[in-house]
Amino acid sequence: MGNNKDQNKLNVTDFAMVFEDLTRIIIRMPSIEKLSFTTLSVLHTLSRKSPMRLTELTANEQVTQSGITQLVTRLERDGLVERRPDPNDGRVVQVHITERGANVIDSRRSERIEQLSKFIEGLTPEDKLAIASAIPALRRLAELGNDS
Amino acid sequence: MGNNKDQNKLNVTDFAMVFEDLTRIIIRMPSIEKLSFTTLSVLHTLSRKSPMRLTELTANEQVTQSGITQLVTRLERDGLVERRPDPNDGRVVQVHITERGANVIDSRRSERIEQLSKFIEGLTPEDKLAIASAIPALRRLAELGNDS
DNA sequence: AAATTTATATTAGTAATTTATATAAATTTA
DNA sequence: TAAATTTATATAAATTACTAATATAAATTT
Repeated sequence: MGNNKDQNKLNVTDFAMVFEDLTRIIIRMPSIEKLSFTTLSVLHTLSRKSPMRLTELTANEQVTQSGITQLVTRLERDGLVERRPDPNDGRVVQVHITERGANVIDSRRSERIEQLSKFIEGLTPEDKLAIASAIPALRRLAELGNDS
Repeated sequence: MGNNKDQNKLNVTDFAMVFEDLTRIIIRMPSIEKLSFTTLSVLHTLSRKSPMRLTELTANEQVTQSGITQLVTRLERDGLVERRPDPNDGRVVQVHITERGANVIDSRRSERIEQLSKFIEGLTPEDKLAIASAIPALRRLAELGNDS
């Protein structure tokens, strides 16, 4: 159990475990902007796709609709997102990420990439190659996860 | 930028981005137990190393010492951890994860693994092999991150 | 057009978290 | 060794984030 000697088979548990560890390392990286987990999650979602309706955000995040409304209000107050009406449907609110909001995500990402780069420097060329070779497969895995 | 055609080089940005996506997919997985992010993070930390002092936990998590004290109090109330004194130092409190606490983490992990397995089924054998081949390297990367 | 559904907002209550301060044990120093 | 300092945790008060319940207003269905 948890042994990966036979590299012809992908042991999901092994993958999940190493993924967990890496996730935690990245989460623990100290960051300049002090924003809550949910706040960052919403911003991140919007950095990938903007605008989005409140309802869409509610479906994606693990908070109630009321929570999202309030969160977006806070984000708007801080100038990280903007609410705009939908010309085709008077009920909906489109949430747009602002340049400032996108910068928050980008700068955090840069920070993580810089940190990661330092760790990766410590790897052998073979290890680097192994990870590089897995990236397209990981990307497809992410796609499969998104479509589910 | 963000192009990974030359697979002999590991593009950290590409890796970070795909990692981000996978993280979010896993985080969004609906889970049975409704526990906050911080709560789960502390439990997870303890599932890897128990006992730990409050101070150690404070250093690892992104909350204040006061926050950890109160969080541990809640976890203890719910029977997920136990406080025990340190015989060698009357000031310290050792936080032990209970069987029940470990079960919370384990069952969530199983859930994630099951979900991941389904996604992975959708990959080609080549992709599976590529990911499997990268696991030892990812593990060493995690070690480098832990030692930093 | 009346009833229903959909999308968002508001209100009130609760839970989680921070800041500041307190306590108590261990260590250092004069 | 007693006093001062540091270290480890706890408590109190205030703030922030969140949920549940309800309201409002636009769109859709009957």
